[in-house]
Amino acid sequence: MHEPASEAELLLRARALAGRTIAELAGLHALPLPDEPRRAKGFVGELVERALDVRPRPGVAGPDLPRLGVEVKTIPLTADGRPRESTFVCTLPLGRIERERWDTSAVRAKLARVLWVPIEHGPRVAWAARRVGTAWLWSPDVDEEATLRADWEAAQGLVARGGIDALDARRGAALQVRPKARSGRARVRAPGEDEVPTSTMPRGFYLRASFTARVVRTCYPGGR
DNA sequence: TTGTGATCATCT
DNA sequence: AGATGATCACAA
Repeated sequence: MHEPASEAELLLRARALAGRTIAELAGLHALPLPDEPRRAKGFVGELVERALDVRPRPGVAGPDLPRLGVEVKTIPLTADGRPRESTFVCTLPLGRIERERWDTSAVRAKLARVLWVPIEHGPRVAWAARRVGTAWLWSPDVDEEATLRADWEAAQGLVARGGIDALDARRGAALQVRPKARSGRARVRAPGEDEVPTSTMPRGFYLRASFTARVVRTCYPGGR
């Protein structure tokens, strides 16, 4: 196997996964199922990347497939096609966010092209029996891009002005900022008031479920 | 410790 | 119930 060399190849591989359960995929790749799924939150995402032969690239920022400019994301969907969770995009570069611009941001690079891989999610299906759905490729349309940009620039501006303490998950129509850390005690440096750096918790950019719900409605091959 | 993959658990 | 803030595991 080799990494997908084109969007067509990537999509073909992803769609070949449709209908398989988590347990089946794990078996195909000789991966033991976690005893406690609650403690293996990234397992499904990593399993799908493995199944697509999309390899992790340590130390490299940007999309999972840099050559194609495509990011792979699993998304848990209920039977009626609603996302169960928000979607993590990337960490806030708090140490250098003052110098960031939307056009060259990691958020924009990652969301420019996304392969969404739906994962069945409901109270009646056991974790290991969840099935992969039909994947699709997406790019933000003009309105979505404008919304993402406005949210990103608002967050960037606030942090750059030393307002990290005022930045919570209630801001942002589509893109929000939430804690992203090993524990509540984790700390990183961020711009503070009067040029004095402050210490705060690490944050990440997330896509609100209301936003991805719209993406699903307009793009999911299964309709809905 | 930071970045990758996310979901958990509590609050409103 | 949906949203917010907190947390889990792993690699380098």
